[in-house]
Amino acid sequence: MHDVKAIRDDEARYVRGWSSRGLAEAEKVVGDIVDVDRQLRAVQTALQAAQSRRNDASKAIGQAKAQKDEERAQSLMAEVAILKAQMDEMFVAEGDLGRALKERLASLPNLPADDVPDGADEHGNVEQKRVGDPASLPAGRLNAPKDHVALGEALGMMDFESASRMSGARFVVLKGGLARLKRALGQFMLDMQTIQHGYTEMSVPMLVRDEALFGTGQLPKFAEDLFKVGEEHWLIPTAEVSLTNLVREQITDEAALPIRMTALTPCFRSEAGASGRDTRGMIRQHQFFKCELVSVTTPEQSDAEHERMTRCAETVLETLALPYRRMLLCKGDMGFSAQKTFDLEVWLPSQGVYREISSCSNCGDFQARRMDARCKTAGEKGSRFVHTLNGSALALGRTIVAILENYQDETGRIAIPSALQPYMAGATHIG
RNA sequence: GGAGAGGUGGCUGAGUGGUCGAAAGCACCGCACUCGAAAUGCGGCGUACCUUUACGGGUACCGUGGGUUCGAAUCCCACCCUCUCCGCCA
Repeated sequence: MHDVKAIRDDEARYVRGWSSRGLAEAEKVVGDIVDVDRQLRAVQTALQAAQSRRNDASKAIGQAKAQKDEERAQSLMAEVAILKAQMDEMFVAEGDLGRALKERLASLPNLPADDVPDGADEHGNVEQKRVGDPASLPAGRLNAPKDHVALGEALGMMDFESASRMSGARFVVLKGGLARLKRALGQFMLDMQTIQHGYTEMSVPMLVRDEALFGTGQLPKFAEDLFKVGEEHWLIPTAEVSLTNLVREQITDEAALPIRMTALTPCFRSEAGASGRDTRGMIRQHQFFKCELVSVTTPEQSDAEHERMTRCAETVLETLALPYRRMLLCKGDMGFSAQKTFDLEVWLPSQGVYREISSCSNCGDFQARRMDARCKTAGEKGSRFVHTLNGSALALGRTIVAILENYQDETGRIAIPSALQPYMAGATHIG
């Protein structure tokens, strides 16, 4: 959500920002917003003047009645009756214009930060660094490393058929060692973020209402990506929704910032726009677990926090010795609410490519405005919007994929990364 | 799911149609008193928006959204939330 005053003050900045994100006719969109805003304020001013007169008259009526001056009361009431007709019109106009303005503002994405590179799609993303050497892992010695589906099914621990019989496509059943691996990864990731990185573990609702999803930016534009449950609830597509909304409609003491929270939750996505993509395997599922990080900061802190959060996610990959690279997303490839995003991509030897496994975004005050989340210094006057950040550390399904593929040997046996062995009752291998 | 009670400013809490944005107390800030502090006294102390060069002026907000009325914290309707009891349930 955008501050209409800021748009009014610097139209060019918004035209630039939105067109760089691929919005057609940004100039027209901005001009339209400014125009609606101007009309709205004109109506407001006129309406408020009329209300002021009505309030004065109503007081005078009260006094006249108290003094038994019925004649004067009647003449005042006649005056107000005329005024009311005008006010009704203005009131309707104010409501219409206000809604029109909000609708426009709510459907426009965040502006990219200044240091975000230009680009229309993922080809414009900029690689920032590569960490880890794929050749150093067991799969690095193989000529034709298998993909995770082949590995998992050969182990008898990954069953897409059973899942599809009960739930359809994009679900999986894990069994035995792989089911345990999923659980181990969740524990491992939560422990790392809470014990080493100072995040507070949270257990949060997985069903939320419209307002929460509006706050983080999934609604109103992306309803088709979500699952709706019953009349008024949605399944969360990420714990970002539940964690970030913890500060909605709150004024947080700045001394308490930054707030760092983590939660391990299932995530539910309809993948409506992805039909045909990643249909094989566990890469793109309707349901997957994710260890999510959310930070709430002051405006001054968010840039440094973004780097810190990304490092907290990278540390998970480094501790599992999984090779990855960090990408700075270009303007055209960022999500709706982000002003700057780093993606972490993990090496998948079967495909010989890096695939997204984490996304860490600084949303600035974009989400805070949508959910009215403020902060203030105790004792000082005035509040301002907090900044919110979120990152995956990590998505469990894709981590399983990466471990299977990178830690396979020629027999299809999977070595367990040493950091994970304590969480696997000391086992060194699966299979 | 059924029955009942209730949602007022940072907190407690008065207020059932006419200077109510809202008494009072607590908390907080300033001043006075004091060497200093406590106590006491005096004053201040919500948010958002519109408007104004500025000083200021105005509008809205008493859970949310509608309605009645010249006028609503107060009356009516719907919804949300909290609490108590009953039923059901992991």
